[in-house]
Amino acid sequence: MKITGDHQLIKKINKYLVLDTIRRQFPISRADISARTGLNKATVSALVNELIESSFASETGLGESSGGRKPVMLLFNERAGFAIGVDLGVNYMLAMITDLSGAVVKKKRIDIAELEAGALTDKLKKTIRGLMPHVPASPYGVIGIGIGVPGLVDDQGSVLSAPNLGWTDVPLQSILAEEFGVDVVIDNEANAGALGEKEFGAGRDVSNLLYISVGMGIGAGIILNDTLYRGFSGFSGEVGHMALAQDGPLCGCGNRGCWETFASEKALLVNARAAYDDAADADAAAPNLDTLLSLARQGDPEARRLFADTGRWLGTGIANLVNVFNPELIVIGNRMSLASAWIGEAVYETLDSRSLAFHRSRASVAYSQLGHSSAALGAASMAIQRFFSTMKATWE
Amino acid sequence: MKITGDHQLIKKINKYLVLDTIRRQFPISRADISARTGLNKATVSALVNELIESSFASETGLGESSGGRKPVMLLFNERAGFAIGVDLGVNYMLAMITDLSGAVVKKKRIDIAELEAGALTDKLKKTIRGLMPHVPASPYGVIGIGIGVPGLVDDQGSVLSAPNLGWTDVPLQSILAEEFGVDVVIDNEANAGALGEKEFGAGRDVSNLLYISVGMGIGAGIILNDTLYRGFSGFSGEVGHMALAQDGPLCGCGNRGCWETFASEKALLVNARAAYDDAADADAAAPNLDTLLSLARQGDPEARRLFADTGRWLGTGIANLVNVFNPELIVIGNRMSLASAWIGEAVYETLDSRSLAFHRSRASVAYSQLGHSSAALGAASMAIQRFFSTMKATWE
DNA sequence: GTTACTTTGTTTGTCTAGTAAACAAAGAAA
DNA sequence: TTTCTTTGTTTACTAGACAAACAAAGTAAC
Repeated sequence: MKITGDHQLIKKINKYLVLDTIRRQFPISRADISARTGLNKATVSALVNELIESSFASETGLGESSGGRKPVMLLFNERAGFAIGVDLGVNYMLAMITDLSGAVVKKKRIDIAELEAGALTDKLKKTIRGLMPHVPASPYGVIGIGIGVPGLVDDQGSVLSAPNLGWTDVPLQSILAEEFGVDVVIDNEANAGALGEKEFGAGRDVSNLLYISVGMGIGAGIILNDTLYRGFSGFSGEVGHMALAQDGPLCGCGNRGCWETFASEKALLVNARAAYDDAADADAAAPNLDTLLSLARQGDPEARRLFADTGRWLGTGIANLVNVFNPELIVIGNRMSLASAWIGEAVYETLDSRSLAFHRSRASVAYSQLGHSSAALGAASMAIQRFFSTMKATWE
Repeated sequence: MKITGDHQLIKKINKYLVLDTIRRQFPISRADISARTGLNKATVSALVNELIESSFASETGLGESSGGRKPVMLLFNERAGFAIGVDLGVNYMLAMITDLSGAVVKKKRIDIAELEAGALTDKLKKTIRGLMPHVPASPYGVIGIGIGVPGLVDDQGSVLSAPNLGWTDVPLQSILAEEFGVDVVIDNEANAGALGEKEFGAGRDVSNLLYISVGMGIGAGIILNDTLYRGFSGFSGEVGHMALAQDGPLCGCGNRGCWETFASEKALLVNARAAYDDAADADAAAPNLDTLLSLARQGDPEARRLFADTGRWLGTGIANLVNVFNPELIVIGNRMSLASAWIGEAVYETLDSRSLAFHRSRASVAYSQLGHSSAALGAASMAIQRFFSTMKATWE
């Protein structure tokens, strides 16, 4: 059945509008909400009172008068409930408790060795269970759990395929929902990161942005018209397998010339190994991203060159995406954003020379503002979004 | 000011819902509309009567009884107004009058030699003026004009850049709006084509589709969640300048390896010239698409090979787009769709081997169902959409 | 200090547009 | 015939937004 308009719909729209206004603009008075939204003062008063009753908002003291009666200032009650967000990486797991505004209450980072689905989901459960006692008392308690996973996730929250974890068909959503009895949202790690940056990071006030997650692989979270674009079956954003050359290195996907064989952390490490082998370096262990970063920081020309190469390839792929999407902002996230100082110029120059003039002049590039936390924050924010939208649906 | 819910909003939503239901499902009875939309019978009756009064719907005879009183069947009045759609090609101009359902009333195709902006806009005006007398009498008359242009169009309807026409900064929207005094919509030709196929062609009932316009250049119209995605500044879909090789042929945009240097009509003709020169063929004139098509039809192996090559390159680029967008459908349109018989297999095989398994199994490829008319029909449909949405806005 | 003007938030009454239920008209089936 | 269905209209009711009036609480001018 299609959506029809009835009185409840009006009220839902307006109540949500008022809540959203408080959430983004607090402290704010009833009169101000009325002015900003265009709703009648009486309507705003009634709705605000309902929101206070359901503990989403609260009154604080009086504000400054602007020549008349002092306004009663309203606050958004960020601590009416708490979300749990988890970024499931390939060699780590970052789990956090946030309040409804995305402020982190408690954070836990764990290294991962065993990737097998059963063992890892057990560890995930244990980690989440370990956080539970730290959730502060609140009217709504834990309102949901969001998980970002490095792989393809269907709309049922099943992980269909996560090559870097070796997972196939893991029904993570139902596993966790059963365990914890709250709403659970599972999504791709790049989608989570995109949402995190959009809500709390570099992408605030931007409606069309691409979040490029450059880790061992490359994925993208695509936000168009303020909403995550998930594709027909939920698998959009596999930009790492965009072919940039017809006869490049062999990729795990079976093809040659995929972007991630040139510009990912994995590609960087492969090139680094070759470079430092050639140089007959004394380095005993194979270099990893951290050692390369510190080498670059010390001015090592080989490391600098490796990063510049990576930057150029990143720029090349980003130029393609800019031409296709004409986004307002590109955010480079995940581990490679740590190297922004060494790849930045190369990215910018390549993008500048390879994208169309009209597009180039309007798209800007930024690096993750949330560092390691984008995906976990984004996952939490998915849970929060879900909570508010079911909340809105139950209002009458 | 944000959108607030008031009573008018409800009514607009519901009235439009009823109109849309009639438009897509007619002939239909009031009772059936009520059942399908979930609206109360009384509500439907009232809204239907208003629609009849404003001549968008009309009653026809009685329908078949299903065991009770016979229903009064309602029709959508497609001929309440007419739209004009124009596809401005590089060497032709196709203009048509359609009714509100997109049925073509009158069609006119003109060859173009002079591309200079002033001369061509004059010719465009003249063509449209020539169609006017053929618009049937109707309550709303000409409800709008839509134009598809091979270039970048901003949201004011100015053609910022159309390399193949040699245009820069032509304020086409205001020129035509002033001339004809009706709503004028200007958009990219690929966007128009995408909309045409979605409304009337291969893409009906599909929510996420890419229309790849393969002519002298390559562009894409991107429809996501049933709406045209235009990008941050309206320049999305420049897929022709996606780099597929780092050292390919030089492209007009200044780069190397752009998709359109491999898979466009222009690329095909360049390759053909080389091939037939090599073969010391007796062909006096340089081959064009039509001659190549008839050669292929006659079984000429060289022509067949040229088309297969084009098909492979098309498949390569489409695979990239499939990985990025995870669309439900790809429609190949514009001139190259004429060659579907000779490129089809190569496209399919390449796409199959180069896109990710999960995506491949869910995306299908089709060729323009509307032939030459997709862009003109799409342009008309833009005007119709605009008409209904302003209509909706003025309802109270 | 008094008076006049502002601003805030509530109260009251009105209006719009939806729904439910009853009903008349018209037909099908027993 | 009688009974049951189905359609579309009429009637009464209701939710919820809005406008306007008002009380409360301030500021500013004289």
